[in-house]
Amino acid sequence: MSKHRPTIADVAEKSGLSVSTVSLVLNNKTNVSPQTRSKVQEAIADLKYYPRGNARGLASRVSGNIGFILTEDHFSQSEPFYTKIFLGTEFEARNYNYYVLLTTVGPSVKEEKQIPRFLLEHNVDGVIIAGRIGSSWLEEINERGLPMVLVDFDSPRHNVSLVGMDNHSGARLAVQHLCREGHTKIGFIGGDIKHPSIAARLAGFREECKFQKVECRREWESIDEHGTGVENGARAARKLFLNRNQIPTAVFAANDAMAIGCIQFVKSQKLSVPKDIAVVGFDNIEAGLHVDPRLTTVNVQKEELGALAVRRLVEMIKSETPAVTRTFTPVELIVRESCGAKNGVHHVD
Amino acid sequence: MSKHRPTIADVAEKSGLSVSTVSLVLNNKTNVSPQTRSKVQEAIADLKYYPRGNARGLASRVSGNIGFILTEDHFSQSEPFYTKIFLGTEFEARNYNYYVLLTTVGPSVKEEKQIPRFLLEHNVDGVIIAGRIGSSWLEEINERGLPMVLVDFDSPRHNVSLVGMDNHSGARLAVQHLCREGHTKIGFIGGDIKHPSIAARLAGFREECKFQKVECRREWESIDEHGTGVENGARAARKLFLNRNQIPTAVFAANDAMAIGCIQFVKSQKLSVPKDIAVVGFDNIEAGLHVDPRLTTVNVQKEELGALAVRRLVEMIKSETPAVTRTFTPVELIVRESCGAKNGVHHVD
DNA sequence: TTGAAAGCGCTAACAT
DNA sequence: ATGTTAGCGCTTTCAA
Repeated sequence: MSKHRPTIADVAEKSGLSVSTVSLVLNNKTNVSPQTRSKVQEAIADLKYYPRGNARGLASRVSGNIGFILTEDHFSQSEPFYTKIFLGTEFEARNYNYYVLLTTVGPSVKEEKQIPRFLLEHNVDGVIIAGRIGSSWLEEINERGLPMVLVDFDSPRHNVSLVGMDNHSGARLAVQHLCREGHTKIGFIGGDIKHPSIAARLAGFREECKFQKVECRREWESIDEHGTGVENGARAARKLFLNRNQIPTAVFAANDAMAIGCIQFVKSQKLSVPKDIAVVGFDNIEAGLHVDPRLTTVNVQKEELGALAVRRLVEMIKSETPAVTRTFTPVELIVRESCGAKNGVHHVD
Repeated sequence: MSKHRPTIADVAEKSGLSVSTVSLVLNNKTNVSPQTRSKVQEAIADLKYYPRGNARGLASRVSGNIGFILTEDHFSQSEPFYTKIFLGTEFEARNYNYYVLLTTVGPSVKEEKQIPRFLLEHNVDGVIIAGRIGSSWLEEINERGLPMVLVDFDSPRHNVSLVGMDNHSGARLAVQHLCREGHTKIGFIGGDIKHPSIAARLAGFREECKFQKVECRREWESIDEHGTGVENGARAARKLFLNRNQIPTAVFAANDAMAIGCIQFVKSQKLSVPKDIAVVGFDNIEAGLHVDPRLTTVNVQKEELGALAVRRLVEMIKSETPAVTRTFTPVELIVRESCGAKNGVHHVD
C-alpha cells in the first residue's frame, strides 16, 4: 500500500523468512539453503529492493567509499593525466561496489580544516593518493589506520603500497629508439627531479645511454626546474641549446608537457623538429597529437593505473593483515614524427 | 577510556546536556541559547567529535551526496572540459557539506543494470548532468523525484533547470572580431548541430554576420558531422575548402577541438593560418595554447559552471517547491594568433 | 539453517 | 530552551 521504498523487513515478509536470513542472503554468507536463498532473491526482485547504504554502513561500520586524494597542483594541471587515473578508479570501484570520493588537498597538512571531510567523518574505508604529495599527508592517513595506495608516486621511507608504471624501461625504450635513428648526442629534460617517476626515467636514460655507448654529459641533463609543465620544458630547452658550443641532436623529455615546451622553444629558434633536434616524450597525453610534428612518446596506461589501485586497495581493506605491494604497469613506445621516423613508421632493424 | 571514536552521547555527557540539544547545535537550529551552544561546541572540540554521516543519513533520510552524471562519450573525451566542470562542482559542494559521486552512463537507459548505483540505492539527494545526454535519462531521474540540474545542455521539452554559458554572445564576439580583422567571408564549423550549445553558437554566428552585413552562405556552414572532436573539425574543413571555387577566408569553429582540427587541415594543404585562413574557436581549452598558431577563442568558465550547478541544485534540495531556473555564465573573447592579430594584441577601433 | 532481538549513531517528534 | 524517546534500516551476536 505505502508508496515507501521497500526495506529488508518487506523482503522478509514477502519471502516468509526473517530479516536476518534476508541479510545473510544480501551479504552472500554461507549457511543458507539454496531454496531459501532463491526465495529471498525472488522477493528482492519482485519488490525491486535495494539495501540502503546508510543503514548498512551504520550497522556494519564500513562506509562503502574509497577516498581519492589529489594535490591542488595536480588537480589544476591542465593535462588530464591524473584525471584519467581517477576515471579508471571510478570504473573499477563499481565492480567492487564502492563509491569514490574525490578531493584535493594542499601541499601538506596544516590545519584540521584542510583535512578532507571524508577522513574526519570516517567516511572512507581506504584512500588512493595520486601523484607527488607531501609526506605529512601519508602520516596523517597512516595515523588514522586507513589502508592506502599511492599511484605514480613513491615514498620509500613510508613503506606504503604503490601502483606505478615501468619508468625505467620506458626511458630505455625512448633512448634506444633515438639511437637507432642515429643519434649519438642526447639531452635529458627532467624538470623536477624530486618526483620519483622523473628520477626513475633519468636513471633509465643514463643506463640505456651507457648500454648504447652513447655520449652522456651531465650538462645535457636539465633537472633543476621547479615543475614539469610546458614552460619548464621550454626553459630547460633554452638552457640546453643556448650558450653551448656543442649541443645534443636529440632530447628525451621526461614527460610530454615538457617535450611540447621543448618543441616550442626549438621552433622559436627557427630550428626544425626532428631535422635539427629530435624529441621524445613520456606519458602519451593527448596534446602530443596536436603539436607539429606529432610527438613520439612512451605510452602509460592511465586508466589501468587507477583500476589497479582499486584492486590493491580493496585487497587491503578486506584483509586483516594487509600486505604492502608494489605494482607496475608496462609501457610501450609510440613512434610519431617528432623523432625523425618517416610517416610514423618505426625504424626496422 | 575506550579508544572508540566519540559519539553524540559522549558530547552530551561531556557538556552536561542532552543528545537532542547537541543535535540542535550540530544542525545549526535556532532555539538554542548562546551559552548552551558554546558549551556544546567546546565539548565537540575537546573530543574531536565528528558526526557519522551514515547515522545522520539514516535518521534524517538524506544522503549528503550529489550525483554527477556524465555520458561515456563525454567522459572518455580527451579534453578536460567536463572534467573541469566536475572539479568546480566538487569544490563548491564542499561549502555545502556535500560529497559528489561521479559516474558515467551509456547513451540511454536500457537495463536496470546500467542505472547508476547511487540512484538505485537512493544515495544522492540530487543530480547534476553535464553535457548532451539521452532524454530517457532525464525521465528516469524525474520519475525518481530527484532534483536535477543540467550543465551545458538543454532539453526544452523537459522543463528542467540548467546552467550554461552565453553561447550566443560568444559566437557574436568571435564573428565581430573576425570582421574587425577585415574578413568578409566567414565559414562555420559546427560538427554535431544536435547539441544545443552548438546550435546556439550557430544562431549567434548568423546573427552577427547579418549585423555586420557580411556574406553568410549555407554552403560555408558545416554542421553535419557526427561529433565535435578534432577529426570532425578536420573533416569539416576539408569539405569547406575543397571543391569550391569560392572559399571563406576565416572560420569560426563552434569549439576549440574542431578549430584545432581545422588548423591541422589548413596546414596540411600548405596554407597558412592566419594569413590564408583565420580561425577562431570556442571553449578555451588548454590545447589551444599548444597549437601553432595559438588559437583565438571564446573563454568559458568551466569550474564556475560546475559551482553554479551545485548552488542551484542545493537550492532545489532545500526548497519544498523547487523552481526551474536557467543560469548563464558570461563569456569573453581571447585573442591569440590564429585570427591574424599581431602579438596577441586585440585590434583596437 | 533460521529467527529474535539488541544495537549502530543520529534526528525528530513530543514533552517539559 | 532543553530533555526523553522512538525510530531510521540494516548487521550481528546469540538462541533455537
